[in-house]
Amino acid sequence: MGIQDDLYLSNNLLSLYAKCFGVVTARHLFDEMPYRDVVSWTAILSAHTRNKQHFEALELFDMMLGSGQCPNEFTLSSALRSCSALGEIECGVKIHASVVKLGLDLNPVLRTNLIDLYTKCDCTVEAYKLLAFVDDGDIVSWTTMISSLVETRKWNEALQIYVKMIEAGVYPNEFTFVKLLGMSSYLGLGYGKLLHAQLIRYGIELNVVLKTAIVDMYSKYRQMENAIKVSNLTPEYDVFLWTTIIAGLSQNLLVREAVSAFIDMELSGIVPNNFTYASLLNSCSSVLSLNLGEQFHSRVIMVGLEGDIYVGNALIDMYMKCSRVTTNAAKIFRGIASPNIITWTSLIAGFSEHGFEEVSFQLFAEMQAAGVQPNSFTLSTILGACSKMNSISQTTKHHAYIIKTKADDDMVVANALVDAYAGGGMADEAWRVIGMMNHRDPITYTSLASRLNQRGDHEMALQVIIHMCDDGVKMDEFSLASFLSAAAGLGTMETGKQLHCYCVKSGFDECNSVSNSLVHLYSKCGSMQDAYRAFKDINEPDAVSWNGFISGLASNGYISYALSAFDDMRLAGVKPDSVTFLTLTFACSHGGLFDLGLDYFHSMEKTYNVAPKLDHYACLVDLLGRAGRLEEAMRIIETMPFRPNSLVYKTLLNACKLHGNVPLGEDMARRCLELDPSDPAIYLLLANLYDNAGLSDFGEKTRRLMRERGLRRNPGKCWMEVRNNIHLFSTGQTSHPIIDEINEKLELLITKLKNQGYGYQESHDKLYHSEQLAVAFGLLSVPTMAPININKNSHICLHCHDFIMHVTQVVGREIIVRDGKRFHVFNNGQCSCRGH
DNA sequence: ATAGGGTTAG
Repeated sequence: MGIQDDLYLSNNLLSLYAKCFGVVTARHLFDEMPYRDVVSWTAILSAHTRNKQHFEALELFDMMLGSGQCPNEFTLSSALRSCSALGEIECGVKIHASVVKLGLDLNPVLRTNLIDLYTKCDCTVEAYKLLAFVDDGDIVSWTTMISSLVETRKWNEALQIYVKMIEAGVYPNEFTFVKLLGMSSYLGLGYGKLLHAQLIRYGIELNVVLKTAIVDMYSKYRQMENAIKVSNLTPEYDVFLWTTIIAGLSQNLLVREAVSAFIDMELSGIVPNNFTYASLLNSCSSVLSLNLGEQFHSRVIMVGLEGDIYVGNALIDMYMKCSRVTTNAAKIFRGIASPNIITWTSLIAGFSEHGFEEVSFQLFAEMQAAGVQPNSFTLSTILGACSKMNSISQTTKHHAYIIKTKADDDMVVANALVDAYAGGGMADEAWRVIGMMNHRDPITYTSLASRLNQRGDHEMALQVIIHMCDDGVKMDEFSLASFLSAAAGLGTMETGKQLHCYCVKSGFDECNSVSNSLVHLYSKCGSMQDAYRAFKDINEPDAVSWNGFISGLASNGYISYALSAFDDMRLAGVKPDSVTFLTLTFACSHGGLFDLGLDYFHSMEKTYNVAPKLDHYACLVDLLGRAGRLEEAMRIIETMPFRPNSLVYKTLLNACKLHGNVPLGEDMARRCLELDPSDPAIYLLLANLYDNAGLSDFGEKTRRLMRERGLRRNPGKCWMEVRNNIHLFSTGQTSHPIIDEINEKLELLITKLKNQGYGYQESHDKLYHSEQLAVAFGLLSVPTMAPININKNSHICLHCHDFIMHVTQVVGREIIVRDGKRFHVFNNGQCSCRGH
């Protein structure tokens, strides 16, 4: 046999090895070949490119040139594809030069490769030159360029090229539309429908790939009926199309339909694959159905996909979200041979969600030790854990890492950082991060405002509005909910009404998050008429809406209305949740309906399958305590399935004070102080207990002890709003005789209101409804202590960019101001306040 | 040897 025959045989063997035994085996053969020609080099090089080993492919290309072998068009094509994948523009340009030198520049395949290379490397102009050089209207080149632009997320440029293509008289085909449709999810439903209409007009036939792209587009816009309609247009179905349909149904929370599509798929003889099972598991976690998730898990085991990375990741997510324990997910994790970044992130997020933040931090370190680098998902998850723990030291530690790796360029990461700092009480640091960010979005400001709300700093939360407006960031339904909640926290009716106007004009009043906040706002301001009106305007009240309304009624003293609202809620078919029962128990406890409250408590698990948490037990203890059933309350504390916290003991201590049980009260105070020795409220409750029992010596002694330990009573504060000014009263200050007098009345009123079950927030000192106070005092001429203004730059009115001053009421789409004038808000958000 | 569809983590 001659050398030529030998080479021919070896080259064929090389291709066979690459195809059947993988690139490594083929490489061994290649390395041992005594003679190599251009076909041998090309075979091994293209095998590396196909296997995405682009770096090795380019190394081989260099070796080939070094050996003096001249490449052909096949070699150059593979090398160019590897350059494009690596973003190796310099190497690519050299290859382009060889293409021209070898006279191959008219080869359509190489031209397509070059267009792809230049487009992906941000050299759109070069790519376009190559494209425009051809005047015979090569649709493949045009489509390649559009495809590369879409893959590099340059949506607008892709659209522009599409328009130029049409102008050049080139007709798009099914390939072009598949890529364009992939982009429609970023351009909006309008564009998606436009593309659908265009492809019909161009007379393009629906193949299964194109059908899948259209189905996916409609699914992303929650148009599952259209998606199904399109998929039924032709009988051709494959595993891609079925998976797209199932994923669409899952993402739209149509779990029943997703499962039934899965059954149809199997009946039609198409075998589900790892992607299909990942989608199905995802729908189990989105509706928190452990039962369904376990069924799919067993199917996954049966078909041998348990170790698959996509399925495994989806299983971890499902078990973390649906199961009460972390063990199932941890077991799946151990079964995954090489966990990727998504695997680790799901695991870390799960542990954090289950309250094991420390474990999250450990796993974060383990992940890096295993050689997996965190991405923006991981970092925002880990910052979420910092934020949950309110741990400044952990936040700072991870912030340092983020700065080092320049990960704070990602807005999601920076937003998580803002959230973690604000959650840990470091508002200054949060503002500093905000100042360093290139761009900010509504989430940046919303998380800051809601964290400030959580910490009780509602004034600063409202100030966020001004910064947000100055920054040109529009308020959305979530930020509005936070700002309304700040206004509610302050009980400032006027600011709340301004925000209500903005909600109506921006159309966000249709969102449940906003309307729920409005109900909360008006309840907190003591105006149940307004709260009721806001509640009635909600199209489909969810459990949160009902909870807010019921809680508003209860905390304003309308106990029986609250309980009948609960009946309405059940009749409306809305399932009560854990907050509902907290509210009901609270209502009964404060309304003196002790037996009824016990009934609700017992029914929650039995009838409604809602497990009581520690807060529910605290409420139960309060209820029994107020009823004077102190022993029973004590037994609950001892037998409940949670370790009692200081609040539970304090609740019973308060009951002991009401019923004059000194020994039990002393016991409770002792247990409280073990858990929370720096809480002045414990001393004061105990002192009052002594006073009420006629043991004022002990009362004095307790107060003295408190002072000796460096503790002061938290000053009671309340606000009232008079003519757009906020007046602040504090029980701790004695700067002015009028204030002293008011404070005296305030103390009396506080006691009276509290005993009647009126709104009282332990955590935010003392906050009362301004309207009730105004009525009680008959005061409108109080010196202004601390006015809190959202100033006129807050751009509340969309039309005239100014406040509508002195709003008295918002009814539907009508805004009523103090002099009785009404402004109508039109659907486009403009209102009839021209010239205002 | 040139252009196309589905999935999992915040």
